[in-house]
Amino acid sequence: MSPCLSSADPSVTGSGCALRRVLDAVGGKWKILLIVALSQTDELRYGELRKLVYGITNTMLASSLKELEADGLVMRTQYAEMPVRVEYSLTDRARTLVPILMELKDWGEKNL
Amino acid sequence: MSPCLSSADPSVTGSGCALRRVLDAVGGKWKILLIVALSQTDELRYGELRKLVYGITNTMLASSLKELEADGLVMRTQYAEMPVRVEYSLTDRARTLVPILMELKDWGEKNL
DNA sequence: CGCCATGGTCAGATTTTCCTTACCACGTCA
DNA sequence: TGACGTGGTAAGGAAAATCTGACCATGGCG
Repeated sequence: MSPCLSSADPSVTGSGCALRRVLDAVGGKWKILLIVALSQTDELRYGELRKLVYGITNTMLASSLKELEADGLVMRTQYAEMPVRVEYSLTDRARTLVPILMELKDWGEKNL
Repeated sequence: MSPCLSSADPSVTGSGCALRRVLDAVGGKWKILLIVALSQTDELRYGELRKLVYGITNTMLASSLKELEADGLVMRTQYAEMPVRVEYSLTDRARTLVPILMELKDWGEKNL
């Protein structure tokens, strides 16, 4: 919908476009929380994530993880054990986002 | 809904709680874009904002501004002129958020 | 065989968000 | 008088996001 002009465009239409892409990728109720949860260790299992992120449902956990993986922010590794063990971890790209999310969290603690 | 434990709580339930508050305050499709638009000058009129933030509707502009004001992020000033002139500006509190949003934008440009 | 745990999927309902269209109040200018 | 510009509001509905509850495949264990 947005024309997405050059990133040199000073208007919010253009420079906001990168922001709109960010919001598309990590917006919504759960994705940022998932990224922060995953940032606290190397990897987490599906069930651990579900316990850690208070209130998330099965459906949202599965679909959010799938979208984060599609956007190259999360990696899924399945181990051939029984019962199946699946570990989720952040990609390097996502790890560069984490400090910014922490600033956001700090800002929220001080200002909201 | 979230119990919002102490901010020392290492789980996402607790430490994520500040993040959830941030998401409540500036989440959604338009608020971050509005803050960035407002960060580019001292103040902007209603009509200027509508032109600047590509695609926003009257309803969303008015309701987003109202909520941002209620959260202490935006200030509304009405001048006794004819026709009525209303200027919107960021509060100091919101201005401390802007650098973080810029980092988010830069991250999006490099990583999405 | 029947039950357990893990890591999900699916359909349908509900809730939240957002959009569309129309309209309003004010004073001013012609 | 009536049209105009500014800064909105209101009702209704569409669309998107999220939730609910049921269910499934796998193999191991008793």
